[in-house]
Amino acid sequence: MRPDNLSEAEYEVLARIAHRYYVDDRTQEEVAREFGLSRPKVQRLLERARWSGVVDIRIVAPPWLNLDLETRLRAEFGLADAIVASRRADPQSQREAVARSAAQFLERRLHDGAVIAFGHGRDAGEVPRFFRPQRRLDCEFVSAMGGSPRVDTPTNPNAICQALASSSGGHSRSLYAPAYVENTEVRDRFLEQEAIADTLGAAAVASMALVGIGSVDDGCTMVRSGCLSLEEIAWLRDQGAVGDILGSYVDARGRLIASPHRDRLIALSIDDLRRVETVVAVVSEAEKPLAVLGVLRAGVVAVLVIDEDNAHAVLDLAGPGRPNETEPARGPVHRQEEVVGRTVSPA
Amino acid sequence: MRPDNLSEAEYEVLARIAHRYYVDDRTQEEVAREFGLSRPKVQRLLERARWSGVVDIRIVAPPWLNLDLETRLRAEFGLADAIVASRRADPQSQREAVARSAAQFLERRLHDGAVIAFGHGRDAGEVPRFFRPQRRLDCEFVSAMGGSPRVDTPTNPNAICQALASSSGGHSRSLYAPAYVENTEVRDRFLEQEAIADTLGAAAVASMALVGIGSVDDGCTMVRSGCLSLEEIAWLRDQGAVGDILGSYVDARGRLIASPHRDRLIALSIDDLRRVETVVAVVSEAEKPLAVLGVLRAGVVAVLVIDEDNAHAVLDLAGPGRPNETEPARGPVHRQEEVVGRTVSPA
DNA sequence: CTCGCTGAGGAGCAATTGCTCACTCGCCAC
DNA sequence: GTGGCGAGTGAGCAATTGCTCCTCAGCGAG
Repeated sequence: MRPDNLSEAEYEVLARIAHRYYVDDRTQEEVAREFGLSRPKVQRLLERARWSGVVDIRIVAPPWLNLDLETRLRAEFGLADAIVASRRADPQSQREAVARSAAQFLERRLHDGAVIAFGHGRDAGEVPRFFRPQRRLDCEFVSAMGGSPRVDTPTNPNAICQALASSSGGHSRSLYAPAYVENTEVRDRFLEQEAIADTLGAAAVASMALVGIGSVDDGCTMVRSGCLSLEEIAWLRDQGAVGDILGSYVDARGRLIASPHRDRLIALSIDDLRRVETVVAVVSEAEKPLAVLGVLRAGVVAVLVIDEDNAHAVLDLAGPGRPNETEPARGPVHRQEEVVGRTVSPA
Repeated sequence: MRPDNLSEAEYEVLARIAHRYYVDDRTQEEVAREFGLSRPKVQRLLERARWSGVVDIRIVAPPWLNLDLETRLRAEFGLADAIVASRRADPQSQREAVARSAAQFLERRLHDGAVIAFGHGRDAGEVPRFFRPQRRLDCEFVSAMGGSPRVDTPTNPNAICQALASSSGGHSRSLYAPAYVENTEVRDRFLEQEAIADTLGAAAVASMALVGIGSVDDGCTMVRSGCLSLEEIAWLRDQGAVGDILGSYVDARGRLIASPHRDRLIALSIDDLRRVETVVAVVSEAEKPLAVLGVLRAGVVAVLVIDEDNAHAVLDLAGPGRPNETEPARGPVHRQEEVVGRTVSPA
């Protein structure tokens, strides 16, 4: 995209004006006066110069960042933000890298008085280890989902909330209930308990939620933690489920799966979640891009923290069908990688 | 200048913010909200990102332009504008290239009702050939200097004015006098003539003047055209003269040479010229960088149209002594070539 | 412990910029 | 000739941006 569909004279004037504006730091008005043009005209020419590539703005980013990948994720899924952690050799340190990014995100966004709801999962479970706010934060960390039978694992929401509260000086609110109970009746009985209702109520009005994304394979968190049996997860797969968020299962197109499990679940519903301003999903397992795809398409997630490989995988799954649909490019696209990802054509 | 004196964390945040702002076209306010910062803070970080080279803005200019050279000329001599024509093999086509640039400059800047004064010289003399305004221009082209004994050359101001008037639809005003007359008395007699006084008066209130820059060697225009003798030019050289503008000779530091010739000269004085808003100097001879230097230092010229070789030569003459004096760099300098020319150091 | 210094941070304002809208001019069909 | 039609243009306004000045926290000296 350099000396293309512009005539020599056009090219020259674009380059001159762009140089004057960007390199010499004149105002558009000064440039207009110099060239005997109106200011709006200069503005249009500058736009054209950027668009045609005469002006080349590039960010010399640290190699460990994947800013373009992040931009493509945001664009593809209409996310408010996406953070891609750099690739690590083994799964555990990969998970840590993602968790560190998520923790840093929390540090940036939390302020005194904030209420944050938490889900479960190994990815979310790593976050507290890296959460080191500079100053004391008076936040409330609320469990948004029941615990799993294996109560000692640090992947339980309660444990996550407690760890975060203790390292930031805030306080936590636990949910004293299992994620799944025997049946609807029992569920309702639990929900009647003041302590449980209060906690879920607090979670429902949280300004932020940090959750994992679960897959539907036999080794997924729900199964490993004893929440669901192999038969149950197989049944969900048969129904088209590809993944879950806080125990709500969705299919590949992001539609909620109506299943009996929902009525046994003690957690924030997907509709509750929709009312939460910023839902942050943390993802770092190699086997579940489809789960991520489904959940993202459900439109609940505002911020995605993910590892590089999964990011690519999710975009590959989503991309081919509809290259550039969710959010139109808002301006001229400067970086090559972007162009590849969006099928932008001049004119 | 890439991953320098910034810490990893700083580098990352600068890159993220710059990417969000420049590539994704968010506003500073949006970015601030996303990162949990105040808008002024984002503004400072962006400035820092530009300054440190994390943001790299470059103009992909046509190879035949010398935009950086132009910027350096403007900076070194405080010019309103500088136009460098690309290098040509032989002197004649070089002269034509410069003249074309000057003509295009005129086309851009002239408007109905404008009055433009003209000097003499081979460089200025080529301008009319390339002057092809898009529409009819109702301008007045005024001779700002007497003619030379060899009246038929197209380098005479009168000829230049007539040619320009005829190709643009405007009208010209000739100066019916030689550039140099015998002595002061004769000069005064000439100046008393209404036709001559009127023309010079019109030239003095011109909004623009287009002049050449003369050198002081034995083959300079003044000598070739018979205005001055070899002895006279040698005398001027002895006085320290390096060049002239409209017959006013200056030394290498731009100071006017007080000489008897001034009192025999029929032309706009250098002080008259100082009152003209835009004095355009056209230069395209290989042998006179010192002349250009002197005249530019006199501070009369606002716009310089010059060939590449002379531009380099003039900057080389001017540069070593005081690398960066006239105009401080107004912002972060983005392009390498610029940095070379200005000795900018971070911090 | 207090004072003053220095540098970061943020409110508020002025300048710059992006954008909308109404208009003109040239072009083509009728 | 004339009547759209579309591209290009500049006026004017609203949003964004750059900047200045003031405040405040941290820190070293007295």
